[in-house]
Amino acid sequence: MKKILNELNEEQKIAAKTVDGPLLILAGAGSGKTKTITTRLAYLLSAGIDPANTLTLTFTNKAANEMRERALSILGSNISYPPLLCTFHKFGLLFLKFNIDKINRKNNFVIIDTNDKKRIIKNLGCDLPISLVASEISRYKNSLISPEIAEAKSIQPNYKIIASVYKQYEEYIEKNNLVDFDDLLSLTYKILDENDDICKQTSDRYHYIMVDEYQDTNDLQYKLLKKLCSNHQNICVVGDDDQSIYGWRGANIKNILEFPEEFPNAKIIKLEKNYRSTNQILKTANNLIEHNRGRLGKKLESIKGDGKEIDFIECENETVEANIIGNRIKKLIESGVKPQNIAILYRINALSRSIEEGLNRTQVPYKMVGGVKFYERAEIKDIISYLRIIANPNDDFSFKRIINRPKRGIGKISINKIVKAAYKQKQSIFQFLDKNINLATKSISSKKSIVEIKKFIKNLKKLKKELNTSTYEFIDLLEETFHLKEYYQKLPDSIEKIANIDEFYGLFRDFIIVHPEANLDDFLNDIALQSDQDQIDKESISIMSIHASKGLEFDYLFVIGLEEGFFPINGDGSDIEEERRLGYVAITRAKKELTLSHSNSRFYKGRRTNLSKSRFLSECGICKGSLNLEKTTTFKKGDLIKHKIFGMGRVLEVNKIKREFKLKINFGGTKRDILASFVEKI
DNA sequence: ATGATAACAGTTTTT
DNA sequence: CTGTTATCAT
Repeated sequence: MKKILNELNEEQKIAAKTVDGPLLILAGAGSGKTKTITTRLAYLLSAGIDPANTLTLTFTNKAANEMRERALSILGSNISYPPLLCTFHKFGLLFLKFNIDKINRKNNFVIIDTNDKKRIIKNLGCDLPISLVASEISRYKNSLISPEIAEAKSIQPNYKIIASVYKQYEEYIEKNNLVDFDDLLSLTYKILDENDDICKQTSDRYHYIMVDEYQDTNDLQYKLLKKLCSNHQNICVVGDDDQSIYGWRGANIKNILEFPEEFPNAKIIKLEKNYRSTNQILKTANNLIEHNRGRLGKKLESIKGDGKEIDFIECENETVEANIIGNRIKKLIESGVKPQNIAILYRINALSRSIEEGLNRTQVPYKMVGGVKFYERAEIKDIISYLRIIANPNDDFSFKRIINRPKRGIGKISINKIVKAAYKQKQSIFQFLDKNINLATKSISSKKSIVEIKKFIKNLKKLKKELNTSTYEFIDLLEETFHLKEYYQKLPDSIEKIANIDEFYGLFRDFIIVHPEANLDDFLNDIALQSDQDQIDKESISIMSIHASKGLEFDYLFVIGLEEGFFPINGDGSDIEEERRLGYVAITRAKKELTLSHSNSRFYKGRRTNLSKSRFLSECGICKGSLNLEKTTTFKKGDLIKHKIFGMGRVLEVNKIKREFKLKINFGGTKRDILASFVEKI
């Protein structure tokens, strides 16, 4: 048992050995967090705790898989039962599969993703921006606010509308037995809250709970955890308040800041020894984060020595910036540095373009991490919809997606007619088209389309039958029957789409091989919560957003776009302390060398904008006195002004150039750029 | 029903 | 400038 803890330092050891009661492990960046909690899990099990009594929750499948692997490798093969180690959402899914009947719903529900959700909201007919409505509904659900309460609470007319859309949305997804990502948690909470017996039983079952990335939990996840540990208080949370970067998505940094108050007698252990970066890098990170007020306080110290000084590049524009960085990286690679140890980070994805162009010019191979998710691609979702329909023909939601894919001559109007007619008969679309095809033909305009639909229904039934007989060849049969690849062949970007489809077919076959006795439902459930785990390519450097870089590390790191307005972003809905934490996350990804870059101007949203240096540069001690925040101007867009030569005009734009402000002014139709000091307000 | 053009909006996105 | 969506001919 002692052996298990051998590789840990003193603090880590104490953390791993503290088994009972609430425990907060404040794990700074690069402090061996994963090692500590996987060892702790291994220690628990080796101390005789039944693996069935443990629950370890993470945010990503990637983290869950990595931790499982590491914990099991410490233990070797001598465990009786695999410990439950999964994402919050997967836990919700498992719980609902057993318990959703308590709220009178069937457990063959289908999980929808954010795009599905938006499509439903759109079809409900609502003039407000869809993403606003979707995120507000999400907010309500995560605050356990029902549509009725939302309606009652709303004062503004727009919020009345949102509340009513929320109500219709809930009715729709219940009717279609759908479950969105938020429901996986909110319905789980609801059942635990309304059924004391189930709550007690569940809490008893999971007697030792661990939570990774605790700083990213939201209010609902906090409440859920409270329920889960209500019978024992054996909750160990691991996180770093300085790395809380998902506040805009509902994560509540208070959960970690106030853990000691919320869980009385909590033990707190700080892991401040950093095994990743040089002291120069950590000093920079510490300098920056010390400007934040809302934090528990922590100072990282390197075991690696001082290292190289931070490099700062100031560029005229983004093209120069990209060329300089491209050339530097090229030299690094030529000197023997492996491309997978180099990365470029940016605050907003829009900055990737100029960098990509620069890397192409300087012939540096790169891979963009993040971007469009594999399972969110239209072609993949179409095939998943086919599989869902075959698994459950009454899944109207999926049916609507593929009824005209490939094109069968069924447009929006026909679909609406069919849906209404089916609804009248109290049947699913599939049942309606199958059993009442004569009635259905009234909804479809052309003869050709009717023939197509008949064929479609026949084929779906054929495949459903086939499902019971053979599984492995099933995917080939799907392709032979519906010719999906043929359809995508004709569409733009066909090569990429076909490659994706082939990859998906491969994943299906792999799943069948790994789980020979699993059925189609198991596969669909498995992939519903899966996002692709971007592999870091050995042959290429990585470029990605700072958010996408969390948890990763690189020997040579470049952070670009250190400009006010770009990083930090300032304006509506931006939080300067969270921006600073993003800076902290970015800097602490670097192991050996860190380069920060600034561009004096950028081409963005179709126009060139002049930019001043990010305040973060001066805050972390890179670039002293770079900030002129005191220096402001009273001119604003729309002001009437007078110029000695050009006369009266109206301000169109205010731009900051070094220490002056340049105004774009409309003088009776002629636009001119003029320094602010040459005009007077009137 | 479908494909072409106009109008519009553009921070980050673990499930 | 780009990618997405609404609208309008065909």
